[in-house]
Amino acid sequence: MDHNMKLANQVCFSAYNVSRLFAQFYEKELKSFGLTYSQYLVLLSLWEENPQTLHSIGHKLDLSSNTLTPLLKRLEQSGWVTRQKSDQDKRQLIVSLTQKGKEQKQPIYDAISKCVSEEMDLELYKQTKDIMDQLETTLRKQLNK
Amino acid sequence: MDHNMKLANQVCFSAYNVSRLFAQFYEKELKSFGLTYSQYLVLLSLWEENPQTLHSIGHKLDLSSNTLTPLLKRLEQSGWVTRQKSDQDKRQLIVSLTQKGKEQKQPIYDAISKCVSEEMDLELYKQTKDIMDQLETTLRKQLNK
DNA sequence: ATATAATCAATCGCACACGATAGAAAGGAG
DNA sequence: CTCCTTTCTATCGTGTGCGATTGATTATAT
Repeated sequence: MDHNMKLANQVCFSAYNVSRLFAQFYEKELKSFGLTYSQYLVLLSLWEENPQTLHSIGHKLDLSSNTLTPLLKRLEQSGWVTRQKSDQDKRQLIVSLTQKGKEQKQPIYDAISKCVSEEMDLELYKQTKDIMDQLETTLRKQLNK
Repeated sequence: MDHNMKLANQVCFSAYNVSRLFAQFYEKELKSFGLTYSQYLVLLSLWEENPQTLHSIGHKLDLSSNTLTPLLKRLEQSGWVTRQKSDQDKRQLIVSLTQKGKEQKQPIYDAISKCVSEEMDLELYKQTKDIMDQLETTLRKQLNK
């Protein structure tokens, strides 16, 4: 096998594994709040800016309505957010945190923060972030050709 | 928010994005062969060692029967592998490449290799692999506690 | 030899991802 | 105003991931 391809396969497989392991790691903590990792990502976004349209959340997480619509319905169902069409533009869906969604921010931060601090190697994480950001840029550039 | 937690969230999100982007990148090429990225991973494993039990494949890919059973059935359905219970141990499922599965190895290599070489920054990939392997080890250690 | 435990694949249920399409609503050109 | 295009969310279908359980088969202990 071509050497470069082998390397690419390995990197891709590593990314696949690391991503799954991270999700499992986070979900171990999020379970007690009844949240999945993807749902947590949406809440993270809303804790930064509330309310937001589906489109805005999707832009930040690189997800579209085919993924977000059912996810947001589940978040609404379990009382984290409300969903309502905008009055100005009836195409848009406005997603807002409920009282619960706001109140639980700190408890969730505390839980995640606690389990993260046990596991994290600060220097490793910094390097990882740098390198993955580069890779992400490269991949996005390539995919949009 | 705690600074370390913010970093952990970012790294996790990067991993999530890179993994999805890689899958999309590979699937763009695999589409013409009617394969998904996960199915390609199984074939990669079988091209190294054929036949293998479901258990063995699962060990290498860190997947269990709940994911692999339906995936292998689809690979069988589309003519890549055969599935048969072992005679020595009737609990085990033996997965073997079909003629098609063997023949298509090189064409698939060529297709992937071609698109990989366009996109790949060799040095970036080497660094990424190193760092992700470390991260994978760290995460696995933490998850098994 | 038999009861018990361990090891497998298969199944079930749920929640993503995502390509593709549909359908409503808004914007723009004439 | 009217047609056409663009921009949205929703829906559909397929294929994972994965926690949990089931059921068959094998290994083990007594």
